Amino acid sequence: MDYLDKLNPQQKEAALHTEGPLLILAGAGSDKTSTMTHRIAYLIKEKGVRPYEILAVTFTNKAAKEMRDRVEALIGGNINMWILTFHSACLRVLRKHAEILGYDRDFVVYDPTDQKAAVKSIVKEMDLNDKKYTPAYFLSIISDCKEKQVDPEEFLALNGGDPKSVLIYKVYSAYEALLKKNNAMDFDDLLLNAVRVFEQDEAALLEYQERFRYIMVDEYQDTNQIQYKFVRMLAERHNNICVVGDDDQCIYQWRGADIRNILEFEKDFKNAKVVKLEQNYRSTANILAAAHSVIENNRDRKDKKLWTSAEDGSKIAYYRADDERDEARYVAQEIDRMKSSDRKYSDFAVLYRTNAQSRTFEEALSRRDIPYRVLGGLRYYDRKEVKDLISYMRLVQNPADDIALLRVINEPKRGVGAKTIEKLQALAKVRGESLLQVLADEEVVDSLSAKASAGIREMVRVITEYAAEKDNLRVSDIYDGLLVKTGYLKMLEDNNTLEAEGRIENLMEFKSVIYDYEKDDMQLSLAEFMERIALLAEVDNHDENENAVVLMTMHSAKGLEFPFVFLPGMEDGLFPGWRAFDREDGLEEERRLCYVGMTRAKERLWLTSANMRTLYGKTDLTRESQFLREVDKHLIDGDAIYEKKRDAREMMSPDGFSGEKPFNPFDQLRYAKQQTHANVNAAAVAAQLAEGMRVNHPKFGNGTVLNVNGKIIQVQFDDGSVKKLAAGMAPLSKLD
DNA sequence: GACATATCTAAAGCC
DNA sequence: TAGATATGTC
Repeated sequence: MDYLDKLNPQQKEAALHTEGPLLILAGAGSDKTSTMTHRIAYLIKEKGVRPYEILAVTFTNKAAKEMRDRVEALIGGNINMWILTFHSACLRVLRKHAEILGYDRDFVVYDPTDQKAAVKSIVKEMDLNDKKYTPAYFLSIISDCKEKQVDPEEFLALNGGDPKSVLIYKVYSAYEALLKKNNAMDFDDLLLNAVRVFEQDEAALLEYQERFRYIMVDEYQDTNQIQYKFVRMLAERHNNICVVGDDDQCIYQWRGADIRNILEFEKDFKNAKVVKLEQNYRSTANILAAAHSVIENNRDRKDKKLWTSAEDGSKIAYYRADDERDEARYVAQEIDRMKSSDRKYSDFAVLYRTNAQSRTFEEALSRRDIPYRVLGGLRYYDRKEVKDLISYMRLVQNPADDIALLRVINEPKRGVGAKTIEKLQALAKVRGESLLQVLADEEVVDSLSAKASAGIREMVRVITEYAAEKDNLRVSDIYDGLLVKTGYLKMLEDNNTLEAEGRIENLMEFKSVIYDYEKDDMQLSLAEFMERIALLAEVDNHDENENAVVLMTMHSAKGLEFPFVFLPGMEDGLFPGWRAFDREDGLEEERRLCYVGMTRAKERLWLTSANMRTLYGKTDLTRESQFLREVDKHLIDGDAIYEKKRDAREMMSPDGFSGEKPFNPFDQLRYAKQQTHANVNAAAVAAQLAEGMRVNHPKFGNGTVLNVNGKIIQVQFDDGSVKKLAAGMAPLSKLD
């Protein structure tokens, strides 16, 4: 048992407590992964538990892989154990049991792009061209419902029969029908349907309940309702459930994470033991203290305080820049200054609040020839050409996939436009067939234009040919064949632009990805390959060995650590963002994000802000972030700069707005949000305007307010037009 | 049906 | 400001 000696007493206590519910409150940098992996090793080595009987779920592939690697290192050799993400665990269940839900065994997984395309086609068919209702709008509601296990009918019942909910109901149920028809599930479905299987098939549930004698859940603070239910159902029989998390690092509530899951674990699971891991092995004492001085402003926290035996270290650096370019310049300069022979560029990270901030840093870094890497933004697999080829492969695997077909039917150009597609869809609907089936009908193809019919015929031939042979061919062969025979490669080659060249390169890179997979698994089937890439994510792409400064959002940095960390944009309105005030405890979530950002740093931490910032084409004076003001002043180095810039700041009113209370309703909303730090109803802003008032709109010109009804302001403009404008959004200003 | 031009809108993103 | 999408023109 000497491998356990590396653990501190609390970690050891957690690792040795195997029976019954266990909550491990693992503060930032407390080396929870060691604790978990040792616990697994202990179960296997000392308690005689078979790896097969243990389930460990994580949120990211990366976390799952790391855990597996470390367990295998402790045990020695490969282990047959479910260390999986929530989604892949559910996928495994569904591959075996999806039939009872009426799904085909080889259903496909739709990613957000496919979801959008699906909703778009529904919206189009329903003839909804109200701009208010975008596919994204419906999808966020649908996703919300699925996380709470609310089906379309329940949604309707819950929301009454107002026209809006009826509309959402219609789209939601059409979306569900479409997925089912295409034999597809979206990410939310994976969880939802796994739970459904458990609910509807007692034998299936029992099979997994019996099997998984021990269950572990990582990042428990980020679980949502349906994930909670999944875990809870599985744990019911043996009740040996161990969850690890940190309520201070819950930063995904906006995406459905339910912080109550961790706060109320002890209520949910009777006789739960709680172990707190409070020793931090990552950061210097100063960094830890600074992070703590911020997070302690949150209410509703589990009581814990991190400590470290590390030295104080340097103070936190603070720089108030003139503008965002000066800010980026400073960061690049500091990286140059700190970079020495024993430091790699990959020791530095710039963690910002929004992806839009990355550009100025990219510019500043390349000016100094500092290598960098931007994470986030477009996923590799989201690039158009890669997605197109994936769509072809999906069609080969699942000919019923209309969404995939629609994506590539005119890529390369086959002379098939919107009108033709409409016709085909209508026909498919009448016949109850998939689009590909319709296109296989000679009569239908003949009725198309000469160009279209030739192109379509060839496309259908290629796809069906590969579909028939898919089990005899290697994935890379299928890929190569599709690339050439669909004419896709030729299209790019003929294009002869730099852009097309880049796309061809990406497609070659994708091929080497396929080769890599085949190297690991000689028997890799198309279905397996599609499955693996469907569940990949961008952070999984982060390569710690690449010698480059890392640029990413604070969100994606969770779970990572760097010797040197920069947190730019410490300004009210940017961080915390204005939207933080839309939600009840939005500000607290932002503060947790700040805490996550600060605790990524091992040795040194820089905070910066800009006195003036251009966002969305508008330049504004800024005010330092309230989080900055919350940091213990004596932990901050940089007073000189702080003092120097103070004059400029004091030219403004203390709330960040120069002059009087603003008249522009949008600024009033921001102003009010600042004043109260509470959720301010846009109606309150509208109330500032009254009937008869003269107003100006930058686009529509001057006009007179006709009436104010809740959040809607009706204005008659001087050109005679009458427009309804939403308070808080309309750039109206009052005229004297 | 393809391409050019106008218009709109704006966080975070795990799987 | 910039990108994505809607609309208009040939």
